[in-house]
Amino acid sequence: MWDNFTGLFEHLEVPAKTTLLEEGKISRMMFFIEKGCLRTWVNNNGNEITTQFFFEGDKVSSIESFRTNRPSLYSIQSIEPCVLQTISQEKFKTVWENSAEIKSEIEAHLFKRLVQSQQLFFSYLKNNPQQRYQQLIAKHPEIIQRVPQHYIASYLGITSVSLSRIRNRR
Amino acid sequence: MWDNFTGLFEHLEVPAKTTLLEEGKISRMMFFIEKGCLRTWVNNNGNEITTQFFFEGDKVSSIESFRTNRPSLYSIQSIEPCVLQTISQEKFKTVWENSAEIKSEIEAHLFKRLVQSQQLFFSYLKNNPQQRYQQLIAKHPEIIQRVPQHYIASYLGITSVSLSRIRNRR
DNA sequence: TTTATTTCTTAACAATTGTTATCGGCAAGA
DNA sequence: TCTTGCCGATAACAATTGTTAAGAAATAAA
Repeated sequence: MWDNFTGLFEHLEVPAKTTLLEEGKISRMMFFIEKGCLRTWVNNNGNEITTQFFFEGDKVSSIESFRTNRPSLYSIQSIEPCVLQTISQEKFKTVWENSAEIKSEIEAHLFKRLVQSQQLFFSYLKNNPQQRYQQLIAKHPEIIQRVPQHYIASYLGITSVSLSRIRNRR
Repeated sequence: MWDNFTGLFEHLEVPAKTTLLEEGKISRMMFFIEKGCLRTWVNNNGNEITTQFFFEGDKVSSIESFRTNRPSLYSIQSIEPCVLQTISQEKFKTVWENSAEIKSEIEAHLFKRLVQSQQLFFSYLKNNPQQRYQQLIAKHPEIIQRVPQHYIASYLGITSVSLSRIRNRR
């Protein structure tokens, strides 16, 4: 579906720990991950809290900021060295206006994220950190494998010390 | 904007603690609150966890279920006796198809809920229950005023005992 | 008004998590 | 190679929250 627009993309390679979008700035780029992994995180009094992980095949952007030109609520950063395809806001607009198919794909994507966001939220209300960690192992073992533990801890809403305790509990 | 469609609505009065939609069932109705308040909640091993509160002027439905005909992730229940306007899925479709204005209003509403859901989620990662309670007082004092405390406790992700302690701490 | 139901508070104890600090292992870079 | 920085484990103690239970207070129903 995106095949007609490959010319609009630019190739980008970045090392680990590269900031692709800074919290508070406006998102001008959307990223498609070919190789590597990214995370989004928010600043809490100088404390980094990771909110999401992305891997090969994922599209990543601060969608709210990208769409509305408002400051992003979070930063986007590479965890590993990455190979990305990028598209600018401007060129994306071309795609948006020339493909009803993609437009509705994006709408559906937005809707899906709303539901996911809600389910993630519910899992926070329903489960304690230990249960959330076990669910993460069950549903996304690739995260446990690839991502440094302290990122996972903040993603679970706990400290890395507490996560280490949970892992060695029994 | 909705004025042309008032004929499609039905008047409904319900006492307190009336279930308007049950978790797991498909949402066929959308509600507009004229008077009273509602809550949404999820079941967790027989434990009710409140996820949202709604007041006069709010539109309420399990939007995901209403749109996709999939089982609702949560129940909708009245907290106080309520006066509601209801519209069926079918009649809503008429509105949807005959008003581009409303269609885009709903899209915007969906987008807004995505962002809100995200912010609520971030506040869970960033703050402890005590901080969340204080923010709730600051941002939504009407909830504290009108809603029984144990609903608020589960909304904050804690037990009512713990909320009582937080309130009387100092 | 009296009774029943719901709501909130308090207490005691267990379990979990946060905080701070130290240490060892490992990998990237000089 | 050596150094530096990053990462995870552990310990000790403080603070918070969960659990269970009992009782007071407020509200609704009879």
